[in-house]
Parts: sequence; structure tokens; C-alpha cells
Amino acid sequence: MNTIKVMLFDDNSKILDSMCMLLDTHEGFDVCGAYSNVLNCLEEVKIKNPDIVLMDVDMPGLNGLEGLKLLTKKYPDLPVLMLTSFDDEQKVYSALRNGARGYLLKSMPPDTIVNSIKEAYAGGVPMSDRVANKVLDYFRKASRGNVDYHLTDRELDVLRLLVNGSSYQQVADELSISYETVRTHIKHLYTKLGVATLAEAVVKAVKEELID
Amino acid sequence: MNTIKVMLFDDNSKILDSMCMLLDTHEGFDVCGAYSNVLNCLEEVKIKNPDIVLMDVDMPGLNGLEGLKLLTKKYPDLPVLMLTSFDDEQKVYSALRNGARGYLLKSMPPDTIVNSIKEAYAGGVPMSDRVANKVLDYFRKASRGNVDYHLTDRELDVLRLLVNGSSYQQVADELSISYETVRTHIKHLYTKLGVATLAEAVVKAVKEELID
DNA sequence: TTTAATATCCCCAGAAGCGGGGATAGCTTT
DNA sequence: AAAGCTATCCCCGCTTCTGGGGATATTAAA
Repeated sequence: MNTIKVMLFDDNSKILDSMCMLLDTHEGFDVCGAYSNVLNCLEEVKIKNPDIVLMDVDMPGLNGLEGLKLLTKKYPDLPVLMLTSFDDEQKVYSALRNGARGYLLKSMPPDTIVNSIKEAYAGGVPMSDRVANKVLDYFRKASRGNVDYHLTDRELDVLRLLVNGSSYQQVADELSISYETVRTHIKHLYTKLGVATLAEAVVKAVKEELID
Repeated sequence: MNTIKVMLFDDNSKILDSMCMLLDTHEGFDVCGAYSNVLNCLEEVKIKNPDIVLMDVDMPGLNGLEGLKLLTKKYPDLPVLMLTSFDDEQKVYSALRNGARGYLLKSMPPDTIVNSIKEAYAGGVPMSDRVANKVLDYFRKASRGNVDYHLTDRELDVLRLLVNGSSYQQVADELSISYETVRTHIKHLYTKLGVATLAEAVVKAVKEELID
């Protein structure tokens, strides 16, 4: 099995040391860098080329969230696990939205931490059950309920442009058809969607993901 | 440790048998029911009161997805794990949207299956890395990027009604203010949101979750 | 072959939305 | 006291949207 090159960021030197120790005493890990701030994280990652990064969420100055943003922007495929002292939901969600692969609680037993790192390295998403469920809720809300209104391709073309803010005339120009044809398509859209105004139609299109 | 009462649904009697056997030979599990169809699943759950349900996705007649819908509607807190033969993304997402707690591949090693059931029982969300990442993507997309446009309470009231399809006059009536006041609020909304039409404003409101 | 679905185009008249003004009054912050 | 924000209301004139008609051509299905 390959060794996993881990890079650490944590302003608390105790945590940093104990984490180093933990990983050093386990087979298959190589701590390729341990830093108390993220000021030069981009350079350090470039030079050391870690397989995975562990980053404390709360650090003075340029904090972990900022570091995360820098890293994910430059290295979108690099798995970054966030470290938090307690189960701070808001920061965790914020981290996940910004591309964190998962997160670890500092209070987790050493075994769990080691396994989570391996899991993340293997492509997994380590996180607590509660947060996993919350994320799943988002997924459910965001992707549910697709009724088929039997919209034609052309009607969808028109709808798409309307959602992007085009007026009837602009739609006509962009599709190279006449204003009246656009009107006809829109009349059909209104009937099929069961609405009576442009605003209702575009709201329905966005909410029910009829487009894109 | 408590025993976990498991109920099984699978039209394939081989799978059903081997699953029963697997759980019987492990400490802490009690198979309280094993059925080849979901026709009476509601009654069976009511009587046997399982801690967790394992359900095959593909069953003839009333299939697993239908069974899942029935169960989650009546027992929203009952964890249901779906069983699939292969990693059928569409069905898996559909199952998750309909309230499945997670899912198991029939090809998983016995240990993994056993652990996943325990994980689900403990409140976890067992699923494959790939799907977990996809779900996480949804979460990221659905909850990202909230800019503050400094909309006032009244402007938000107006925006909310517009998104629900109200005309200017209807907004005026519903808020008991004059048509012209509504117009003023909308002018301010347009300026603040940087849009020029109602359609753009409501799309922005929905996409960026400015309301509700 | 008739029917249905789709895409295209046209007219009229009324309803609704939009831009750019101006104005008053209450309340908070400086 | 002055400045700023918020909520309220008004006018003029123009543009755009909407409802309800009708119409033709192509293609696919019954």
C-alpha cells in the first residue's frame, strides 16, 4: 500500500504535535509538512505535493476557511479535511460548500481519525452522521419532484432565454424567429405550466429545474 | 447492546435467504420478517415494529421504490436501506429523494453489509463514495453564495409576493398599500438586484434564495 | 388518409409593467 | 440640526406583455 502524504495546518502547536505523532506511529502515513498558519500554503502544497491536507478551521489571521478557499481554487482535486474542536455546524457547512472533502472533530478517537484520512484518500467523505443527514436533506430538497409538462424543445429554448432575462423581442432575435412565434410558444408554455404571467413561468422553471 | 430488529423485502428468495442467514449468524440482529413483496409492508411494519428495513429496489409489481414511499410517508423516522444489484445511480438518487436512509450493494462483502446496517441504526448514512460525493455536490450547489443586497423588510415582502405570481395590483391589495408604493419598492428592488424586469428579479430571488 | 403534434407567422385591443421624475413623514445616526 | 434610511403616495408617457382569435407547412402517428 502506498504511503499517504499528509500536510497539516493548525495554530495550536500541541494539536499539531500530537497529530504528527499519531500519523507517524501509523503505517502508511507520511507527514510532509506541518504549519501553524496558511500564509504560504499554496507554495508548500506545490513543493511537497501532499495527497491530503488537514486544516484547522479556526486559526488567527488568515484562517482555515480562507486557506481552504485558496487551496480548492488552485487544486480542486486535492482532498482537504477540516479540523474542528467542536461540531460547529455553520462552519462545517461553509467548509463543505467551499470544497472541503469532509471534516474531523479533534475529540474523535485516534482510530477514527486515522480511518477518516484513509477514507478521504480513497475518495470517501468522512463526516458526522448528523451533518451527513443534513447534507442529504439538502440533496433531497434540491433535486425532488420532476413533473413532466411535455414541453417541446423549442418551448424549452424560449423558456431558457426568458429565465435569463430576455424580453420577447430579444428571444425572437436570439432564436432568429419572429416576435409572434415567440408569443405563440409562450402561450403554449403558459397553458402547459398552468400559469398566466412571465414571472410565474420563470419561477416554476427555476424551482422545478425545467431547464439546464 | 440492543438487538437490531431488521425486516427484509426481496423478491429473490436466494438473496432473502442468504441475507437472513447472514444476519442470524451475527450477534445483535433479529430478523423480524422477510417478505418477497411489499404489498402488506405497512401492516407488517406496524405489527413487527422493526428498527430498520432492508428493501430491494427492483421487485416485480409494486416495487421497492413504491414500498419505500409508502413506508416513509407513514413512518418518516424508520430507517430504510435500499438494496441494489448494481450501482444504478438514477434509482439510488430516486430512493434517496424519497427518504431512503442509504443503500447497500448486494455485491458488498458481508462485513460491510453488517456494518452498514449498524451504521444506519446508529443514525448514519451508508452509501458508496461516488454517490456520497454527488450528494455533496448537490448540497454545495443548493446552498452556496449568499450575497446581501440589503433589501428592506418591505422590499422582501413585495419580492415574496411577486415570486408567488402576484401582479403589482395584487401585491398592493395583499399588503394594503397603494399601487404606487408597490412600484416604488419594486424600483428599489430592481436597482439593488441590478435587474430591469420582473422575470429577472424573481429568478434571482429564487436562485439565490433571497426569500423564505 | 385523417389526425395530432410541432413550428412558424399575423392582427387587435386591453392590461400590466417600466423609467424618471417629485413629494411627505417618521425614525435613527451623526 | 442636518443627513440618511425607510415607507408611503402621485403623475406622465412609453414599452411590453397578455388573451383570444386565425393561419400555413412539415412530420409523425393512427
